[in-house]
Formats: sequence, C-alpha cells, structure tokens
Amino acid sequence: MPEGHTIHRLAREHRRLFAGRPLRASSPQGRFAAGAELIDGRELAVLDPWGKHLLYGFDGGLWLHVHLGLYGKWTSGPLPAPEPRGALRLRLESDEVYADLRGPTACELVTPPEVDALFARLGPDPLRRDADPELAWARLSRSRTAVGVLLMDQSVLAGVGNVYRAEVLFRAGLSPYRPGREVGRAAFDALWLDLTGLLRAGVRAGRIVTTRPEHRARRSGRATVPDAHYVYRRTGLPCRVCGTPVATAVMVARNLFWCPHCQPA
DNA sequence: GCTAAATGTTGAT
DNA sequence: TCAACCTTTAGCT
Repeated sequence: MPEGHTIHRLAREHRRLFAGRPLRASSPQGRFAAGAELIDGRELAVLDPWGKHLLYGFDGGLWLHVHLGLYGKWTSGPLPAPEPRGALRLRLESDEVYADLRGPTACELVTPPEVDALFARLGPDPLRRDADPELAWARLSRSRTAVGVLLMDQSVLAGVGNVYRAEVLFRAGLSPYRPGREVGRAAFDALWLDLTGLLRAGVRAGRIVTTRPEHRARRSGRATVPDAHYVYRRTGLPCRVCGTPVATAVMVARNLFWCPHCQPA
C-alpha cells in the first residue's frame, strides 16, 4: 500500500489516536522487544512523516523510525486488541485503541542526530509544508538520468513510488526515458504541482486515484476501482485517452508502464 | 491449495 | 544488477 500518501495518512491517524498520551508498547514477535520496552510507558510527543518514513517522537528524546517497505502494514482498532498472532513486530496501545505493525522494512529506535541525517538525505516531500521544490529542480535539471528513474530516487523527491511515477508522467505527457535535464522548467513545475495535488487526494481518499473524471468509466462501488489508473498495471490494454496499447518495461528494478503515443520519446 | 507478484529499500557483487 | 527482507493477495489449479 505504501507510497507517500499512505504514510501521511497514517501519521494523521496515529496522531489522532495516540498523541499526548502514555502508551503501552510490546513486540509479540520479539524482534523489537528491547525497543518496545524503552517506548513502553512514554508519551507520543510528535509524529513527523517525510516521504515514506514515519518518525515517532516520544518524551525523553526517544525516536521511533518506521518504514513500511513493500508490504509493511499498520492496522488499528478499539480495545480490546485481538490476541497477537503471526509476526507482529510492534503493538502500541492507549487506553482506548491499539495499532499493530507487521512486516516493516524498518522499525528501530534512532537518536535525534540520526533523524536529522535521515531527513538530510531525503529530497523534498510534496506533502510537507516545508517542502522546497527548488531542491528537486536543482537535482533533476542537472541530471542526464531518465526522469522515470529520478522520480523514484528518494533523495531527489521523497514520497513517490511506482504508481505515482507511472501516473504522473502519463498525466504530464512525459516519456519516462526523457533525461531530467531535458524536462524543462515549465514541465517540472507542472509535474510538482500535479504530484502535490494527487498525493493530497491520496491522503484524503486512502488510495491512489489519478484518472480524471472524464476518463473514469461508470461505477466506483467497492474498495477496488478498476479505472483508478491510466497506465499502472495496464500492460497491453488500450490507453484510456488514445487507445494505444500500454507499454511496459523494467526501470530501476520495478515495472514501468507508459503510453508510447501520449508520452512520446 | 499453490505460486507469483506487489504501492520499497539496503547491502553485497 | 541482484538477492534478501517479510507479508498479503490475485490469479490460477
């Protein structure tokens, strides 16, 4: 599930559920037992999301760094929490609710300098108020690397994953293979603006929807909407705009999708 | 019921 | 460039 929108949505939720209260922490799986013990009994003071990283600041200067990776997941609900089963890395509990973390790439305690170092190596996150697009522009506009690669580089721009990469390039009519330095200022500005809007919509909706209303066919009944994307995972299907079969290739070890007609090289 | 793939990153070749 | 990490789910049988 996790691109930047998921992380910021979780940050809001966990802030609402846990901020300002002493928490219970445990690691039923045992892999984070020592860390959970240190967190246990402390109050969550701040929650600082950046890109795909979640930083939980507890009283006493203790920081928890969580990165969901490809299949990590937080689930939450009212107490009583269910009996822990499977690989439950971390459980947080207030007097009223619990949140369970499974399968994260990172679940670790870090020091304030380590938090600083982490943020320092991340590019601007369009979902953060303090995001400075000039930093992303500086990197992109000087690079011969393909824009489809640069968008996935968290040190250029933080929070974009494989879905947003494919979709935002389609909406911009940009070939993923165009070198960053050939994107141009106007196209970059449009890209940043569009990305910001799409990510915000993703936070609100809890899922990624990138198709414009006129390209969305009928119903949107259940959780999965078949026409939420223009090109992502639509290999060989007709482009929603021009009908050309959607192309696919591997870029940065991830499947890339684009429309050869709408996004000409 | 089984297998492959998945919205990600790191560290070793 | 690739395996490893670790979990869920879609698409088969």
